[in-house]
Amino acid sequence: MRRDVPTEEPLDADLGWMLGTVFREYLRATEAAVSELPGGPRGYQLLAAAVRGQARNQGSLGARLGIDRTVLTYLIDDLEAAGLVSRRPDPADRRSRLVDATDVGRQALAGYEAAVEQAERHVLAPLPDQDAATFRRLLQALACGSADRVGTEELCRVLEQAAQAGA
Amino acid sequence: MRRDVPTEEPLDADLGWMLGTVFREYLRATEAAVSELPGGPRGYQLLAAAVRGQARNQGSLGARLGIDRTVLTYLIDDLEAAGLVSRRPDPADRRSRLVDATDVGRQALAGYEAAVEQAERHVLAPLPDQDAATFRRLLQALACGSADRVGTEELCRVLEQAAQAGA
DNA sequence: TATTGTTATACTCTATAACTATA
DNA sequence: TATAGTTATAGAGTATAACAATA
Repeated sequence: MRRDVPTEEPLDADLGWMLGTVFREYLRATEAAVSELPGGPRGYQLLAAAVRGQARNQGSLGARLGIDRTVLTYLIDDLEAAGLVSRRPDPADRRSRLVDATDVGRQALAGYEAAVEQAERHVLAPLPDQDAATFRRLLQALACGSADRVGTEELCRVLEQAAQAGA
Repeated sequence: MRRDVPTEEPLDADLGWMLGTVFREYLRATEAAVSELPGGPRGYQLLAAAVRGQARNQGSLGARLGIDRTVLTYLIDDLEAAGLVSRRPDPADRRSRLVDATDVGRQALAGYEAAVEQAERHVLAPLPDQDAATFRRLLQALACGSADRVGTEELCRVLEQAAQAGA
């Protein structure tokens, strides 16, 4: 019960503070890069999900990005108005709407990707390359583990296979 | 210029999505634990900073926690009304106010710490213990590197020394 | 009856601007 | 003149509730 020498938990291993700080830095770094995109970093992630086919209907998109469905409607409205994505009824369940990236959307994403990657490198800059790669790998496992609990299981299974194929 | 086989960057290594997903999971896991605290997870982090003496004046607190000073005023008001922290003018610069934790605040934090630690373990659960420790170490380096850019350098220097002493 | 998405409304959270007091 | 903090107000962002269409 000694409390004077915290060896296990150093002064500032507060996970919440660390995650919040790094996440804010990421937002700060990307905001400038994607400021022209409707919805900023969030719009970028939505567009990326659409281009990469990680988006099916709006419900799964909201679950993946942590966006309420009522908010998502407006965000997609804006991206659709900009000609970046399009909505169409799911033939299998016409209540649901599939969100597809347009050709314009694909080109736009390609244009932003380099800037976003540079922002990511900026965030990871404090780590040597090998540590940065390790961090990405562990973070990915955590994100997929978390997503599991919210109901995005399939996505991460797909990506596990892709990672194996890539490595 | 081949674009068809993305080996380096697997399908879902999007740093922003991973960080956001894990951070949201952290908030979800802690919100219940600290819901009685004014300001929720944010109030917890402020109280923790005060108890651990990582808080000097309100400006540095805001920088550390990523909170605007106008928002911080209300948050501290609430914590002070609950008797958890107190404000006093800095003798060295009476424009500035030092934020101290009260005895009640210390006891309250101690009471919440176990629940928050459990929430942290929940977030890190997808990783084996050794990987979780590695993740914390790398994340800490990133957070301190990020904080450097916003002007919280001293904090992280202190904690580097503490980590060396602890290890 | 339950679910997907939309709309309108209300609420919360955040930032802008103006002010006080110190330096 | 510049800075730390406070206050008031406006703005952005978010969620709640009611609705339409489909299952």
